[in-house]
Amino acid sequence: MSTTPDPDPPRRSDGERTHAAILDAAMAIASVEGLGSLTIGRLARELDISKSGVFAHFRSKQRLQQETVAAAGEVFEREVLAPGMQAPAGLGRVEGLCEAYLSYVDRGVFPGGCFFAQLIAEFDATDGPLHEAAAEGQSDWAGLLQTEIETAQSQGEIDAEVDADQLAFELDALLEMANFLATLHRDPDVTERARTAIRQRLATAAPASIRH
Amino acid sequence: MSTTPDPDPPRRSDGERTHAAILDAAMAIASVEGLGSLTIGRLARELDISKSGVFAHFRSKQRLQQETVAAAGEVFEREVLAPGMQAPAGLGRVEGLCEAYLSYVDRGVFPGGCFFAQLIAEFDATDGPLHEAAAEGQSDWAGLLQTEIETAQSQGEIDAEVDADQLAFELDALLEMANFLATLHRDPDVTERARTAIRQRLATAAPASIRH
DNA sequence: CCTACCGATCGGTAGG
DNA sequence: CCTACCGATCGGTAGG
Repeated sequence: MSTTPDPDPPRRSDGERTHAAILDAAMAIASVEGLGSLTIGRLARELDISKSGVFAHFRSKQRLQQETVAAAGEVFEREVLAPGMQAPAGLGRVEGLCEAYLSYVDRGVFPGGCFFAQLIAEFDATDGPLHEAAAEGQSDWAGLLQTEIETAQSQGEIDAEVDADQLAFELDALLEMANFLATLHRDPDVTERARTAIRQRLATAAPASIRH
Repeated sequence: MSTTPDPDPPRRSDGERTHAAILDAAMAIASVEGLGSLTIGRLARELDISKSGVFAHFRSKQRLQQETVAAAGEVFEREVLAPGMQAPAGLGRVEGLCEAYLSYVDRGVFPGGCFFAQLIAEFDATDGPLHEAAAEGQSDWAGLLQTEIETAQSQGEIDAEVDADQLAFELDALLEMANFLATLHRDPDVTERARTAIRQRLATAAPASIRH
């Protein structure tokens, strides 16, 4: 009979729980209003602790922003990448990743829509670490789609003539537009429009031998 | 012999020129960093006038924001809608409007990319007049594309079976993604990727009788 | 985690 | 258009 505590979930000190609560609130604010609207004073008010109490956890606003982006990355991995990657490599995974993204939009995982779409729009035209984070996140996601498209081509599920990079761009455009318009118009049907477009676009990319 | 001054361009008082100069700077700041980063003090510094000198032109920050959006709307009309509408109604105008938008992105009319794409991303998840302005701008633009698609259908240039609303969504997704990625990656080739996708998408939508 | 503070900047006002 | 202000809030520090 060991007294080792159940390892899952791990015990968290008060400080760790507060730290996580701050980041949760920070992600919500940033997804709705942007990281620029994230202030230490506002987090303090929402969580009912002092400003310097919040500050002590990060010691600079820059680190607060960086940790918020990193925390959002973990959410994206858990809520989009993990379920999407369950599908078998190739065409199924292309479809699985698209559906996982649209489901994440539909479920309202972030109250302001996709955190990273917000990050890209906010920092696309700036310089600095947040621009780099946005560019990297976008490249990683588009690269993942492209890789799975190429696997699908090698498996004969997508025509070998298709430009994988181009197709990834087109799918990503549909996904991101669905995210923005679903949020803007508060219209859950928009993701269905993206599903229709993606289905049709992938049908067009089917190998010539089975297209008719 | 009249002494009426040349009506074009209209004479502007010093006050009117300052007002216009403030709005030009405001549009540039907002396209790069968002309307939330627009402050009266910053405009005063950039234009080397006093804070209250800037303030006197608008009398509230809200009005400054509203006038900035209105001024950007005039730029969009002049730089996108006017050239795009030169094309004949129907398919030509669908293509013309898409090309006018991509050219506007390529020319860097706003230093931070499309002002309204920025506006949508910044205020999609909020409430208030700026959210309404973003939603209205988006609906107007998508509606214009849809109307021209329907005209093209009535003229036999696009298949009657095509869902015009759906096609407008897809074209808009490609245009907006090109805007964001061209800005994010500072890569002018992205708009060419959108042109390729639009060409291919419109070819798919051609009437069944001439598709093969 | 707290109180108490700093200089800078915010939107806005008074009065010219 | 200006100077001179206002209260509120910003990020950050000192010292506990």
